[in-house]
Amino acid sequence: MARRRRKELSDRQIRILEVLGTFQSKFGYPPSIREICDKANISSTSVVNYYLDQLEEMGYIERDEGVSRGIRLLKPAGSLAGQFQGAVRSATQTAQNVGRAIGEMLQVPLMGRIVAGAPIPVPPSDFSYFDAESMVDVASSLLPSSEKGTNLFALEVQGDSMIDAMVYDGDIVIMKPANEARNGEMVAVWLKDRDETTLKYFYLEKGRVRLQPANRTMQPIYIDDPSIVEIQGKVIMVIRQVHGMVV
Amino acid sequence: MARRRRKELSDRQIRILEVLGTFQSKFGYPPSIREICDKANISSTSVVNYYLDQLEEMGYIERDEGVSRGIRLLKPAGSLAGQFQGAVRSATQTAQNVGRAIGEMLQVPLMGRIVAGAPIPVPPSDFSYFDAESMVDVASSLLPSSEKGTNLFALEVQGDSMIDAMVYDGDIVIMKPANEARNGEMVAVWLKDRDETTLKYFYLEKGRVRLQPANRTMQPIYIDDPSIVEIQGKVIMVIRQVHGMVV
DNA sequence: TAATAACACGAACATCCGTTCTGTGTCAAG
DNA sequence: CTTGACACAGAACGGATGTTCGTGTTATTA
Repeated sequence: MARRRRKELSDRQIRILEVLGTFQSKFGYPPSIREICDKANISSTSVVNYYLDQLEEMGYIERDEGVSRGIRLLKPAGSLAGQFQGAVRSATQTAQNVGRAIGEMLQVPLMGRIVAGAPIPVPPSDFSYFDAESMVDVASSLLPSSEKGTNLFALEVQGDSMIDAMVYDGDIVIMKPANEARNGEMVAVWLKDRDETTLKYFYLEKGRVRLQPANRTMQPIYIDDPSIVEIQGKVIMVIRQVHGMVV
Repeated sequence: MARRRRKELSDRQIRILEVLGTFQSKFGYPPSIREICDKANISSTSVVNYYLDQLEEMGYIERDEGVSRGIRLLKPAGSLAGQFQGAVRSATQTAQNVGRAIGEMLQVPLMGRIVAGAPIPVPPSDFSYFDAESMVDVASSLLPSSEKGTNLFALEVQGDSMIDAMVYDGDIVIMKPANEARNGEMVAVWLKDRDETTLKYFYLEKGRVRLQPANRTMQPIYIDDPSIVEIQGKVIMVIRQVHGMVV
């Protein structure tokens, strides 16, 4: 279990942690020791090195020996930004309590939109993610571990046509390329006879396909000919950024 | 003859961009030029430098002259976005993310569950993070910049009672503590007369409160006495992890 | 075919940067 | 007072790193 730690952080330790976070978010790379000197008003590199060793010992940061700017901030960033002692104290406790490295993040390419009237844009196998319009950052801790390796992609939902899948206009769906599905998985399917894309839970039952809306109050679709149902991908996650709604 | 074809990235340019992304997410800081040499199978530092200059010219990256590892990976869509496909513009806007500080993540405490029959557990002001059941990692690039500093918290939705807010059993809602709301914001409210928690879009109209379901097919609730409506927080984001559904 | 631009390589160089060593001052315990 | 742990400063060393230069190669163009 987590051991209780008596010691609190000194002013300079806190200052250095702040500098690490600020610098990283400002420049995109960690500061050098001499740059920490400047920002933290410390006149000697050895002193900064001295405290960096302490902070690593305490688990706040991780250092790569001999590597310039080889510092990783392990605690959640931004949380101890400029408040007073109390705020810093609780942030301190947080970091100690958490005590683990910040999780990895997956960058998922946003391939386009998903609409009812067209098949979804699926990345080709030789896809280089730099062709994507944009990237969506997803914490890999929120993904099933089995899906992390695969080439996920993201789509923005347009219109209310996916409403019976509990997916709304503006939502972002994280998808995994797939041509077939197991029963109970949510898939994006292209219904050839209707020229229509939809999100449904998939079931194959005695040669017949049942497409079940996530909204249980709605009725399923039954399709006798499975070849009409073209699976385009499995839905892994739905993200909705809620902003003001003008009605 | 059309000598000017569409700008495409060479193999080595793509490879270098991939290395930049991979290395950054793996080590937390950008690679040195020599490290790019290794990862991209290029034998000379000058070649890497040559391509880095090109990539900066094209707007894919940003370099800080003379500083080690002074490379920022920018988003690829930015520079060429104006030319084609206005169709995907809205998608780009919705999920627009960063450039700098790739890999920043917010750890949001999961405070408990939100159910219809009880007020939501809001973290007290002196909240120490010890009471949290666990943490939810959220990519800060997905959050509105105005909300990043505040003390967000997360709740897991239990039951289908929030279904008219397009929020489903098992969803995770990211919330911001609030006692009041502006028109059009989605809030968690405690209705005193009904002993009920619900998620709705909030409107105050001539002394009367209108609570609008996100699902536009459903009717709003009108409440003449605003004191009955107790706002408990604003909804910032909804995350749904889709897994197999057993029906 | 010749000329030119784009691509590639390796070496050399001046900084940048992490690390280490020495020294100074403070403060509390013995 | 002595001792030792601690905080801090400055300097110096060596490796890491960005930059530049000269040259060779390949592809494109006139």
